[in-house]
Amino acid sequence: MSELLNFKVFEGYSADQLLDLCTSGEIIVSKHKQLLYQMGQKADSFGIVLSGAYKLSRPNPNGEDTIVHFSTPGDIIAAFIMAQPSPIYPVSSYAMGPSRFLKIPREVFLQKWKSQTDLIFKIQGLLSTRIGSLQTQKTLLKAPLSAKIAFLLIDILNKYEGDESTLPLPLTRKEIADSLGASVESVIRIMSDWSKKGIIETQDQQIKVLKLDKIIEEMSATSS
Amino acid sequence: MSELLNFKVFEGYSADQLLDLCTSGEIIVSKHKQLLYQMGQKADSFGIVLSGAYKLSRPNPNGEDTIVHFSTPGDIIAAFIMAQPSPIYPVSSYAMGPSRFLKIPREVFLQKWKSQTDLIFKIQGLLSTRIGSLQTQKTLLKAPLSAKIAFLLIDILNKYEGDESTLPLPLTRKEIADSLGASVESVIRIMSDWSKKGIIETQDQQIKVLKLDKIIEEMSATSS
DNA sequence: CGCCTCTTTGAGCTCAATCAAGGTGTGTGG
DNA sequence: CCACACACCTTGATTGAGCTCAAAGAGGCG
Repeated sequence: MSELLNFKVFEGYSADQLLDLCTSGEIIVSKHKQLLYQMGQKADSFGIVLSGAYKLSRPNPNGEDTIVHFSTPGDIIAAFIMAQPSPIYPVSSYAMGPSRFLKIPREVFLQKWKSQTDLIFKIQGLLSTRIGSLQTQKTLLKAPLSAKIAFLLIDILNKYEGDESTLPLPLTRKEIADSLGASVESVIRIMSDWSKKGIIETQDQQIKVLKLDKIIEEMSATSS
Repeated sequence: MSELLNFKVFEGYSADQLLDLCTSGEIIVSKHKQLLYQMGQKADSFGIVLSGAYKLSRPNPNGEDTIVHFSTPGDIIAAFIMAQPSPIYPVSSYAMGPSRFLKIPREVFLQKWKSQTDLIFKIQGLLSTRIGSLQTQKTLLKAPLSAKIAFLLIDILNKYEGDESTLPLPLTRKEIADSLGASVESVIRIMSDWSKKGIIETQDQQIKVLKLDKIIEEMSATSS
């Protein structure tokens, strides 16, 4: 459980303090595609992604799911709605590959977390990052699809602490499409092209970026 | 100054307490299009929109500005970055029509606001609304442009306390386009159509929604 | 071994972008 | 006070990026 100490949110906390914060905490082990939280349900717990990843999604007008966020280890899910009078999960969360999640009851938040000013601001920092990312995506609305894919890959890579070039989560083309509001086919066409050019490599839904500079170029380039 | 008491964020606060929170506060009167905060600059103050409106924008890869948020009275600008070590404004803010803004130094936030747990969570509530709105916009990515415009108008109307049907801010077609990542011409085509059908009415950049139900229909309708 | 998910490729079509041109109102400097 | 620039709105014609539809191969799993 001391793996928590590594996460930025808990910087400056001792093991004892953490233990107290995680009172009644329970480790949830999820299988690929398993539902963690259902949108619309009463939110009586929140928690932290320990390993693997979860995707947060909401249905669009066609009934398909749009992915609004990828939560990787260290990310806190649903904490910022805990302070509301009777919170409801605003999105659904599904595991991407085998994942683990430390689930903490809402009462613990209200009793122990709420008063930790520093912690609250750390969480607010995460939120702020998320808004930033959503805003950047908005500025890319008029950019070609290739730029959007490029940004998404880099955004996920950046979140990952180490500077590995392999994305830390299994990501299907469909998920990329659902996250960008594009069609699977279009995503495939662009990424196949990149594969041929040796810019990326895919094995078993593990995407590896070989030439980061080329991808960045892709974001601004007008040409093919 | 007691106009602050009406805003939801300050629910439950007495006039005296507010006066203390707003120590060293200064009322900024902005003219149309005037810059309030410049993206990238050191953030040494934050504040509350008193009247009028401000648009928050960021440049897109083409150098044009994309509007990421419309701030109406009661909205708090830049508060959630105040707790960061050396904050930088993440977006630029421009007045939309004559507006007033209560500007408060960062030190006051650190000294007086930060410790007011309730207040912090009220602000987090605003943030959370903003994320929700950005996420909804993301789910509309694949929807036709008319649905996006319809949602934008309704979103702005909803924020407005009273159930007036006139948008509380001067909104040009260009601004709508910049907010949705669309072209001005396309926005005009759709809105002209609505005007002809008597669904909306525009006078001097004041948009009035006459048939709310028709607009909502527009969001789901497949037909014209 | 049939079913399901994921990936791939091709063909055709459509929505909205772009380009072009013109109209109106407002502020501004000569 | 006029003319000129500028911001905003409008309409039409053309074009293209990306969507839809269709068909098929490749694992993986019960």
